[in-house]
Amino acid sequence: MSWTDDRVEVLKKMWGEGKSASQIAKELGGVTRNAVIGKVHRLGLSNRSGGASPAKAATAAPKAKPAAKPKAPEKPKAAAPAPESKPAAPVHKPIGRPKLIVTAGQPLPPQPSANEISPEALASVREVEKKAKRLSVMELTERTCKWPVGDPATEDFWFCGLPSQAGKPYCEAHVGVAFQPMSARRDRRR
DNA sequence: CCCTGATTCGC
DNA sequence: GCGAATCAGG
Repeated sequence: MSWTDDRVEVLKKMWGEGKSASQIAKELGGVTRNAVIGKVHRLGLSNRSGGASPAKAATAAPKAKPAAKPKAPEKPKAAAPAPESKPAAPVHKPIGRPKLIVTAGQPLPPQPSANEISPEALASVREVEKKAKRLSVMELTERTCKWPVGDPATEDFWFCGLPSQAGKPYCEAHVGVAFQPMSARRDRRR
């Protein structure tokens, strides 16, 4: 496959719409997301701006020193908020309501401070339990939060089931309370 | 270990 | 110019 005029057009369009490189690649077919990204860069529209920014990134970067880490300029500020939305939530229907869940009403974003289980974390967990998908054991997959809720000895037991990022057994909120210690974790060599 | 884009470099 | 391999991050 080659970058014909109309294929480039599709690329430009979709990239402008904020589609991911893999999505574009899938749409076009015959190319990988790497190809798409490569093309995007060669076209000089790596910066997802319709043309506002000159994006004249002085890529005069010498390829002699691998030590150089100029880092991408990153998006400064997009006036157009990404309409991107993943309403993949099929809306669950509570078949059996387990008990009453009292809500404090104060979400309070996690605030790293104490190394103990912070009240914020606890609040966060309870908050999450409200939104939990309440999966049974068999409904759990590799990418669902396996945080148990309730008493296994009763019917009042289910797993969180919210999407876990990857590798981790829990969703973000539960990871937060599951792993308190450890903070140094930098660099990862292959 | 799913995904994202960014960069390099042989072709 | 192309894009796989790699890198760096979420």
